[in-house]
Amino acid sequence: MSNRVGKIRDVARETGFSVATISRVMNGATNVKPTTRDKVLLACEKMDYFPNPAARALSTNRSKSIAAIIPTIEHSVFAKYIDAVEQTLSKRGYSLVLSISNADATEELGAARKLLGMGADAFILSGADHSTELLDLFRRRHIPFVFTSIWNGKSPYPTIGYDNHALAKLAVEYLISKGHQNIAVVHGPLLESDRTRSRKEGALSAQSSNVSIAFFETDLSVSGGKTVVRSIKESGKNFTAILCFSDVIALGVYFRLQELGIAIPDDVSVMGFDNLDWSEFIVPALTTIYLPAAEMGHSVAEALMDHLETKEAMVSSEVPGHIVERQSVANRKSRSL
Amino acid sequence: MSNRVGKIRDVARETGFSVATISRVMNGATNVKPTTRDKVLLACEKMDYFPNPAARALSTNRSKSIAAIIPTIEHSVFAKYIDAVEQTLSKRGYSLVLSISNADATEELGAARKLLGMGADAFILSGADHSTELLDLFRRRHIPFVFTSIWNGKSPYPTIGYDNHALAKLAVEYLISKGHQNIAVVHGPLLESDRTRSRKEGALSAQSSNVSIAFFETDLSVSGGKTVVRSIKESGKNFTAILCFSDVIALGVYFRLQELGIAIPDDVSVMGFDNLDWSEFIVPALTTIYLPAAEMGHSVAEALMDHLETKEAMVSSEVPGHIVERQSVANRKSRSL
DNA sequence: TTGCAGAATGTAACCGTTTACATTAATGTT
DNA sequence: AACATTAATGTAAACGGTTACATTCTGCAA
Repeated sequence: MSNRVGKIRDVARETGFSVATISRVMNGATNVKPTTRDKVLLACEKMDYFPNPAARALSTNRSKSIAAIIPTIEHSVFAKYIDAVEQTLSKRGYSLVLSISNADATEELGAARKLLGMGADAFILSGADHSTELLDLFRRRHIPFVFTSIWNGKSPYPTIGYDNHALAKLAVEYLISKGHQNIAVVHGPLLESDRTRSRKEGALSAQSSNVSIAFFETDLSVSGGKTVVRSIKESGKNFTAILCFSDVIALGVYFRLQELGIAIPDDVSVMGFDNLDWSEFIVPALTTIYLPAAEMGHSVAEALMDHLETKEAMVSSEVPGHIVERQSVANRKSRSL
Repeated sequence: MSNRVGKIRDVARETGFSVATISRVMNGATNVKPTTRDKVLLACEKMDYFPNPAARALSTNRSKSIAAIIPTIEHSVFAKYIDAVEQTLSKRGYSLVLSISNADATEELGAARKLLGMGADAFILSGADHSTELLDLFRRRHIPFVFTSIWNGKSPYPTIGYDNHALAKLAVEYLISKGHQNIAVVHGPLLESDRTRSRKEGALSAQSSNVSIAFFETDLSVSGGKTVVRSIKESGKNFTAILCFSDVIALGVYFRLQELGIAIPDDVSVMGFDNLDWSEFIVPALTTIYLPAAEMGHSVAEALMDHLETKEAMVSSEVPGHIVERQSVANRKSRSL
């Protein structure tokens, strides 16, 4: 096979030490004489040697790689979160193996099988919708995993995420506190995402006798936001506020309202969800819900690495989000759409 | 070690065949009696067996994983491209190991070392700026790699990407053809990105005696686009068109012009670069350069897998981009800013 | 100087596959 | 029926590390 690159035995021969000593040096064992360590390191440098990862993995039963499966990478929230995961893993020498499920539990299962067959030490899953087969697989093989992007305080599985239900409720309550009693809520495809469903329920739970909430489903995209405005108008209800369960949708709504000459927030208030980078720069600046994507990625990575290294039970945790108040929501007096 | 999960020997014992036969079945060898194959497969299913990836990798000297190092994941173009890479790799059973270099050649080198120590079979690099040490490393260890996101027709290394120079030139020529003779070009940090530098040179190469081009550097973000407008105005030149080397910057420019009551394209034309999802929905729809991020990701992945499997030399290729003409560029008669 | 504890190093079994080569079974030919 | 082919399967040597356990050095106290 690859007989061109130096192996541990070559370094051993070169330095006159045994393979065990070389191995100790490579793994930072403490019981090695400093001069020995230096000689070995020097030889490694010179011979351009480093341990064969497969051999090492076979021996230790560890690959130092962690798999993340996300529904899509084309949404900033996931990108941010994956970015944080990678940077955190990297700092401790772990690698990120990434797979994209397109929000399909079957695809996810396939991806997990592939990643398992690739040697991932642990898994990071998004949301709560997963094939039971997948969970079985993890259980049977004792593969550590965490759920992210959700939090409901009562999952039997390790979970690190934000509470979609509570945050959506918070958003609606905020609008109500601003005097809005007729609210349109725009969300992405319910079928694809348990997080969206959870947000919808959260919004619903904030409803009281004197406020009415109507839901509109659309694509999770700027285009989706743009087109949904028509449905909202055609519904005939006089909404004073539009709550979008994604800043991206809100952006589309902005564009369409701009085309129609409807002013935000004077004519109608708009609220988003995510707090994407640009939401404070859009005109008017978007009031939205901050989702702690980066913190979540960081926590999840640390938690998993800690667990792998200490074998202590994984602890679940909620990563808090909050309202970011800006200029797109008017105080009660907004006229109707 | 992990003595809980079935090994190939267990399957051999269970079925009465030898480990070689089990291995053959697992690898889809053709010279296995169909009934044997079925029995083995059944046993694997029952025992929940699949080959240990590390052992397999050690034996075959292949991990079926490909590493990609990108400068950032928080830019849609990279996200799109990575998405395509992953989906393409997945289809053929390969995994994507992702690392983020933050556009820093040293970080990139570190990441590559880590990924090499993780067993990646091949590497995908972005752009042309890399530490020579990294390239040396690849050469010494005979690691296949490709450069992406660039194309200049004369790289000595395998490259699959688009020609930033030519596309920027195309953009400027387009503006000139629309009658613009005074063009502001806004770009992200030059130091961080050879692609940006290449675009700048491309723009410059389109300059002729009767057109003047001025360059403005800003952050590669909506915020950057928003703030750069001030510099453009303060320059005192009467630009009739603003060419942004990123749609994201163009979005910021839109927002700021909107605040200032400057109409696009009547008062000033704006052109982007990337053709992000929302650029056709923004008002007015953004004229921009289409970058074939997804095609590039697909090509790169296929090329690398083909190379790994056939050992034939990698072939470089240009993935073409083009202008997307929409409503943000006026035909010559635009007034000055 | 001897003895001994602790530090440093060495020996070799093991991790779970793949695969070249050897062997046996099945099929076809004359 | 004997033999030649080809198909199917088995045997055992890699692959390149890690690590439990054994052994050899040290330095220091007695």
